[in-house]
Amino acid sequence: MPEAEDLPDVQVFDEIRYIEHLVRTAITRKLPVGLNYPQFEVLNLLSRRGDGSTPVEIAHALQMTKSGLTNTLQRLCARKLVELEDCAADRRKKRVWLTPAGRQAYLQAMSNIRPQIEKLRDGFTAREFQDALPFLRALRTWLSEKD
Amino acid sequence: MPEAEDLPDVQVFDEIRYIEHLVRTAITRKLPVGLNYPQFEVLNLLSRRGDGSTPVEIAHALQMTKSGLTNTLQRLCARKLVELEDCAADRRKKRVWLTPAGRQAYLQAMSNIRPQIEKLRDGFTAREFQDALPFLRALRTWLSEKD
DNA sequence: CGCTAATCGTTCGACATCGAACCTTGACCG
DNA sequence: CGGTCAAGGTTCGATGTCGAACGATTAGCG
Repeated sequence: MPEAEDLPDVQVFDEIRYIEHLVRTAITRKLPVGLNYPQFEVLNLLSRRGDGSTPVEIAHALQMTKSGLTNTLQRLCARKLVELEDCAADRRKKRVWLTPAGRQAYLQAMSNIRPQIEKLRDGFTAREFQDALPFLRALRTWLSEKD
Repeated sequence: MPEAEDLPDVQVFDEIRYIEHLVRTAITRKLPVGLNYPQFEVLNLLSRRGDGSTPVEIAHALQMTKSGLTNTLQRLCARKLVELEDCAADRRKKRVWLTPAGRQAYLQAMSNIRPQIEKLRDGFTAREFQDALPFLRALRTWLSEKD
């Protein structure tokens, strides 16, 4: 009888858990002092998707809870890397903006991380990643529907 | 110019992060009261790989730090789900054993989770998981070597 | 209009997680 | 031997993470 470890689906999820952990710790190690992984994730999102998002939007995009994001935003705010603005149109909402220092910190972090990404692209082709995408997307979609 | 989000490698890592999170929360929700996700992970490992392992072995297998595992083992111990035994051969080490209650709790958790796994196996074939494995394994190996 | 429900963000308490420092014990080697 | 170093576990402090409850605001609808 096959051990559970031998089942392909279990192995896939084990690999995914492992990869997620490796990436998180690799990025964490490269971050400039005073910037944490979740803080970097927020800066990353704001830089790329454009700032002015609301906390719930950010939390959803990063799979964080509202309360978790409140915590991270408070720390980013304390370091003057982001600013929160009360939304005039809907006074329940706030909008999050990067400060110049926030953009600077993000660029600094990215320039620390970029060499690793370059090395990764030497080890694997864009095609390999593309070929892996459809299954991963299908799996993610299925799992989030069965939520 | 392509947004960073469009790069296939970035998308793959995003999907992986997302899937890991979905699986963790899905399992967490099915766990019997009083059993946490990390506790379940430890019971799962002990049940499948056999007990008698040492804490460092377990921590390494689950990508936990020694101190994190100490915490989890203390809680499992307090609930009498595992027992720690001082290793006679090497008195620095301890060995972790499942108690009957621990095996019982694990079986209970698994029977809560099994229906989800069955549904997953209706949605995807074993072949699809097998086909995804080589790339994921290569990626995990590459990342852990560049550690 | 006015009631009810939903949304947004915060607070709080419990627990997870990490890294660094520490103690004990064993291994290595001169 | 004996000294030094490595390995196994624990503790501690800081932070992350979650869920539940809350106050404020808005939307929906009779």
